[in-house]
Amino acid sequence: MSQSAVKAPRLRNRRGEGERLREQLLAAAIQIVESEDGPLSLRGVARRVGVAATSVYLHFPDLDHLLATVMAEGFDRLTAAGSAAAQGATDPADELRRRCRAYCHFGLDQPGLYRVMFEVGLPTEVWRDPAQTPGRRSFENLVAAVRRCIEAGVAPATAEPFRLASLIWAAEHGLILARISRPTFPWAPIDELIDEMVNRLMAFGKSGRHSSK
Amino acid sequence: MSQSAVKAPRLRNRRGEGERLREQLLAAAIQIVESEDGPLSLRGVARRVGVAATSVYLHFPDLDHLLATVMAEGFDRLTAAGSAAAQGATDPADELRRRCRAYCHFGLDQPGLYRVMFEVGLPTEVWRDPAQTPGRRSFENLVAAVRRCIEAGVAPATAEPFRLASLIWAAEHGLILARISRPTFPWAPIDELIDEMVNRLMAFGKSGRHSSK
DNA sequence: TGTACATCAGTGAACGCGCGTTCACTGATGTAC
DNA sequence: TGTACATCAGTGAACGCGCGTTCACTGATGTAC
Repeated sequence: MSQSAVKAPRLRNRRGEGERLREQLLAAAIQIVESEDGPLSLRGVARRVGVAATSVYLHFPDLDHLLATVMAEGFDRLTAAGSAAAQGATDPADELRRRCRAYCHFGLDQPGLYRVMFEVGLPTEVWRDPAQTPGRRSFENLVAAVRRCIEAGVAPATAEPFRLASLIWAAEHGLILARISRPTFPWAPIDELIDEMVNRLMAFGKSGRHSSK
Repeated sequence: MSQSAVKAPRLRNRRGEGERLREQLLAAAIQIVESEDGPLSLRGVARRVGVAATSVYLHFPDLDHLLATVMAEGFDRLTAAGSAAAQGATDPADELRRRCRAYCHFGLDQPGLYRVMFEVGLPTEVWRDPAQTPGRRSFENLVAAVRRCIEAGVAPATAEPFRLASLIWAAEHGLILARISRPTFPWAPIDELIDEMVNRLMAFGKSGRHSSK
């Protein structure tokens, strides 16, 4: 198990399968970002895959585009996680809480990726579809979930879904990032905290749903 | 006004006043961090002050200690901003909202500094007083403000101040960072959003205090 | 069936840059005698 | 009052490193004839 053992020197892809390197580069980039030692570098990605640094240029015009691809992949996963969590919901309030828990767990389980998705300033032109800003789809799902709560009468009808969703999103975002950057703070269990936050922001729980003890 | 004009070449401090360079280095570091182009570098700080790179070592053992000093300065300012905002408060709920608005404005007005305060991972040993983790004082002020609301009967007595303060802090943090990282999102005016968030989390506003239109 | 050739999937050396850090140093200035 | 000396407030050259990016290249493999 010595680190100096012969590293199988990676056989090059067969003709017509050059795109596989792209996937490997993307996967390596996500792993590096997730390991959180230092910023993502083109050479680091190539090193991890076992390929010459210049080979990255075969699939990405520069580092920014690689990063943009990492972010896009992250948002795809985030949206999928939200939809999966909503599956078993019993009512709109339950669905909303499930979505929020899924969102927070996504961020807390993959803090490196989450930080890249939100903290990296990227030139706008790099985004694949300018109309579809990153995470927009995920946010729209949240707005819809909030709206269903209001329409179902679970939450007061005075609130605007979009505005309320903004608050919830910001709160989730803060819960995640605060936990990441202050891991020694005496945080309450995350799921409790999320549920309480959603219940309070939505004015749920007046029905005695969550016990105060 | 040409950039190539003679730069007054900075006269060295007089004997006994060597500590002034320390202040200049700290101020320059904050400016650089605030300008948000690239990460803070020792050479960049020295360049801005107009001093040799090695001169930084006269006052800081390495870059991490300089960064830690920047963070400490940031938290001092943050705490001061909270206290100042609390001055003119008419009641506990008003004070809490004032504190929260001050917190958010601090972050939004100085995003570079705020990010350094929370997003930079720094070895723990660097912290000047290990018992006094960064921002702890500011957070305790928040807990106290929440407690006063509960004791004054403005908020339900069922809530734990510490836990509620955690939620409020996370929410503020999220509002700030979400705005910073998504400046093109159609955010509602920040003060409205903060007040609404605090009112909902604290279960204020049942008195019809904030209009829904 | 044989062979020339185009394409594919990369490689390897080299560049210039900014970085943190080291080391020995310099020149002004206050102080002891 | 004069002078030697210690201290203070820095300087400047040099190091090795990892980085993004360029350029010309290589060797295997499929395909056209």
